[in-house]
Amino acid sequence: MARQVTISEVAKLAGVHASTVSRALNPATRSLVNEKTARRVITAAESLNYFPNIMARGLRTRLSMTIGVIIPDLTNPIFPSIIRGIEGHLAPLGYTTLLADVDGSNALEDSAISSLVQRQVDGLIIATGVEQSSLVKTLSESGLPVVLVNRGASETGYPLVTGDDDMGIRASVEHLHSLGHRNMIHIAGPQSFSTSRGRADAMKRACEGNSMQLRIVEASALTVEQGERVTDALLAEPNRSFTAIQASTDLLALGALRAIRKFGLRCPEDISVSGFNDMPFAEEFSPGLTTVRVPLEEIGIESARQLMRAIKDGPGSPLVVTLPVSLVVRASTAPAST
Amino acid sequence: MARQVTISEVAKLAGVHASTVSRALNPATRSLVNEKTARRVITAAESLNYFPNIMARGLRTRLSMTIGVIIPDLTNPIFPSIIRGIEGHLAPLGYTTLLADVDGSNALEDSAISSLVQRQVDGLIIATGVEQSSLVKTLSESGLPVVLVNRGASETGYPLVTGDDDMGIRASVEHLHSLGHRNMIHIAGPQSFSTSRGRADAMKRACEGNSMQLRIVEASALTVEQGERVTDALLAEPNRSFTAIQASTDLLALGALRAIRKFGLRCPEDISVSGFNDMPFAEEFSPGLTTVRVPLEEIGIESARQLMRAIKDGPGSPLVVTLPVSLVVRASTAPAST
DNA sequence: GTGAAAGCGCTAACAT
DNA sequence: ATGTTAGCGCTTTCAC
Repeated sequence: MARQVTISEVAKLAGVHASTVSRALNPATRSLVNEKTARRVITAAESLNYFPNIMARGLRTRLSMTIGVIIPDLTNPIFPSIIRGIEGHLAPLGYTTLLADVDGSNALEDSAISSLVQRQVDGLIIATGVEQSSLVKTLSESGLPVVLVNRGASETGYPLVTGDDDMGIRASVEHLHSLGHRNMIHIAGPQSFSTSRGRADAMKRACEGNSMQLRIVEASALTVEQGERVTDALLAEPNRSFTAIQASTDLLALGALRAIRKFGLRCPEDISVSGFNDMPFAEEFSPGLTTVRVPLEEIGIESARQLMRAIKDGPGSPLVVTLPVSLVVRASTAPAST
Repeated sequence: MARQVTISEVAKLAGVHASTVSRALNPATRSLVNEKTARRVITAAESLNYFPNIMARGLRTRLSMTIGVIIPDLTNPIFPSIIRGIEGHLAPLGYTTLLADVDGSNALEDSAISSLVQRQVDGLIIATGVEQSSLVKTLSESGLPVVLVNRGASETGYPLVTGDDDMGIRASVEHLHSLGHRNMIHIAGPQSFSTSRGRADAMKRACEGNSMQLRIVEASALTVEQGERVTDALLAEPNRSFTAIQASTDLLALGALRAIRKFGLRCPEDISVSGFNDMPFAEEFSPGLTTVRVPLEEIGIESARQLMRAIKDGPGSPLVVTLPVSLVVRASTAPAST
């Protein structure tokens, strides 16, 4: 750590006591000190290139002005947008975010949580869908404000911010229905994720409502590879009867696209494919992916807002904030081949 | 901040003095304390769910075990991979990364740097190509270890980790040459980025060496939109003579692809396009993008490694670490149309 | 091998 | 309006 200019050096230069420097430099207490003195202090601080030591301050104020963000996988393109929303909302408030990418591992998640807690974060935004982590219990006992994003662990008692999966799935299924599709596949994500479960359930309801045939297959991870794998299996079966695929995420849809191409079939002529999330560049794929646009950055912003509220007002009721989504029709869906 | 179990509560429960707890819990000093006592302390700590307060410790040790990472834009898909490399290397060493996304703004970058410095980061990895930020001068005076990634600001005296742009451009140009292309466009990025300049220079050299005609156009930002805009302008000109485009980044190449499509031309039949970086999903685009694969995660790892070295050994010579890259040929390049 | 005491840089009571 | 004092939780001499 670099040699640090301390508050007392500034005090000496300005010819005042350290506490006066502290007051002069803190906007909230600036009014307590004589304006001329304040100006002198500020000049001194600038000339010395003084940066207050936030750790020392935090030790005193019991506020770190830091919040922790835990995500399962930074390379999943939905998370950067969410993070951007969080940072964009928090930075102007003076908060800095400590980011932990836990790479989908439970063990890493535990160590990330404890590392963040040790660093005295003032709150935590968790996007991993923690369900059974033992630390979470500890966490909730500790009273540290937590907001869940995107994936909600059941019964944690924390606020959850998420897109409206039900609405998105319904819009997509209706779109497919209007194109004449009557028999479809849902590629679900791992059922340990609440999002995957929610979307699969929404599929069942939507297909019943539209009297469409539905078959659900489950991918073991939310990756292109797993989407490809399950679609491979589907296409290898004799007598294919489905004409459309609704994937639980764009990544899975992308895998389906790959498999379809590999089998010498065409999308959308032979099979329509629809995704979920509208990840960046979904439009550039081949073909451009019809998908449900989830307001990722908004979700980030809203979760930051919820966290600020929880920090200020203490734990409220564990409300669920659901943001509206919209269908984006592109080239991967077309009338059902008859 | 949550009510915190302190070291003295652990000490009381274990029936020892706080300093003994400190020694017992720190692996480096554990040997100083009686094994049985240590065990008792550890049990007590666990039962109380004790987490050491890293800020308090840092105040004493002058080590925050935190490093700051400044990137220009999280939603640019090359950065998550780099960050992942950094975190992957640092987390096992006990370091946590404080991430600041400065959204391409110089003002934000300054405030991010000062926010990180205030938080006593032990070092900084900067991927924004800081050139004239006044804070950087201050920074280098302060002696805080810094490593530059990807984009090197000229003459900063900091180590730089980057991919081998020259090698990548050469490989791509030679590939295009062997396909019969003799007249090409380089879509350069903003010339304020050293990477953009370096790749443009490499283009000049490579084209001279292969006696290819080259024209360089400059995009005002590294985005799909700007790539599309400059390509639009190119295609609107009468008597197009080029048959291939080498973009400075994949995002720019993607924009070119869009423009080509919009003008009713085909890639690669009419125009070949090659990118740079091999961003995630470059393979899924339409057509799959020929590009230069840059070992992004490796770059992150190496920059973390360099930073650790600088933290341990003090500033070394400001070496430049250049990692090899490779050409990935996909569907966007084909023989020149005659 | 363990305890006592001091102090990291800061802010918040309290005093003046 | 400013100075004094104490203490946040921890580690680190220095004693014993």
